[in-house]
Amino acid sequence: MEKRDLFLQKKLTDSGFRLTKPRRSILKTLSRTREHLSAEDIYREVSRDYPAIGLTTVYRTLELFVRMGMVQKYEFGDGRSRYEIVVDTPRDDEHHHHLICTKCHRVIDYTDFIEQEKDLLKETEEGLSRLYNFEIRSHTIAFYGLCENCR
Amino acid sequence: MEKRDLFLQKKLTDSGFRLTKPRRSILKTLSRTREHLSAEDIYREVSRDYPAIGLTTVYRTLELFVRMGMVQKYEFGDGRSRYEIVVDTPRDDEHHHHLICTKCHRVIDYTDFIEQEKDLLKETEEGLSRLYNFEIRSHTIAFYGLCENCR
DNA sequence: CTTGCTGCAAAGTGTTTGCATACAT
DNA sequence: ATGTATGCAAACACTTTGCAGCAAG
Repeated sequence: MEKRDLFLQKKLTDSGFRLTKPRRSILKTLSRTREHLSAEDIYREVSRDYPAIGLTTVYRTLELFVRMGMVQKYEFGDGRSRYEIVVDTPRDDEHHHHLICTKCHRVIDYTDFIEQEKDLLKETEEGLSRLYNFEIRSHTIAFYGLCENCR
Repeated sequence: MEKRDLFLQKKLTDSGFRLTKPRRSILKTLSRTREHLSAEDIYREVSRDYPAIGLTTVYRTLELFVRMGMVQKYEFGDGRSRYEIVVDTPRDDEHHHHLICTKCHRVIDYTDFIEQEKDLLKETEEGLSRLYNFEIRSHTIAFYGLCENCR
């Protein structure tokens, strides 16, 4: 976890970006959790060890991280964006998809069935790239429905 | 196409909702296109044959249609919601997924590879339902990347 | 030192709500 | 006639932008 932080910090500085307190803290917050944090969530969390933080900075930092490929931005349908750190090790065995409750907007990560999905997705990806002359960078699979509390 | 409209109109009245000019017109607009329309798009389109329409009504109508399962709402990541009519015939051979350009936000429907996906998805769906006690209603698969114009 | 980064305030954008009027049934 | 549906204006929630000061390198 700390190792990943250092790796990502280096990625930043290597690209000529400055390593500031807000950036470090936002990275740490994202790194520490498996949840799908909104900008507001992150703002609140970072505020604890760095009260001077501004929401604007959170947005700008997240935008930077997304551009750097360090963070993935999601829209789950409740009007605010969610952010998750990208686990981008050689063997990406933490790749996952989402299960979203349309009522309470809870989001569950699942990694089950990923193996079976992998081959199919790879094939599909290649096919689509060729067919539509598209450069595919990422994909999402999401199942929508009612979670156990809401059904 | 017209047949589908009548079917959906009946679905509305059967549920006790009134068949009004805005609703008919919005339905027609959604039905006529294969595109992913935003509320604004629909508003503009409907304005042509019904200039008195208000954006509010468009939103409220879409919300109703979504609740009725007649329309599917998507978030593709450009900040505005998109709406597509649900083709909900017994054999849902028009089911499709999306290819989204992260730069120009173009969205391409694809139906290729759907057959292969179908079995896997069905299995996954069943597995997830059981595992997480989730009642799955729908799913989306989206590939993100750069379209031929933007790459 | 220099220039990128930050925080504040203000503006922007898409969507929702309150309310009086209009209209489908 | 009755109550749902509409349209307007205003409110909202999230995100972005402009700008002067701050601090990382």
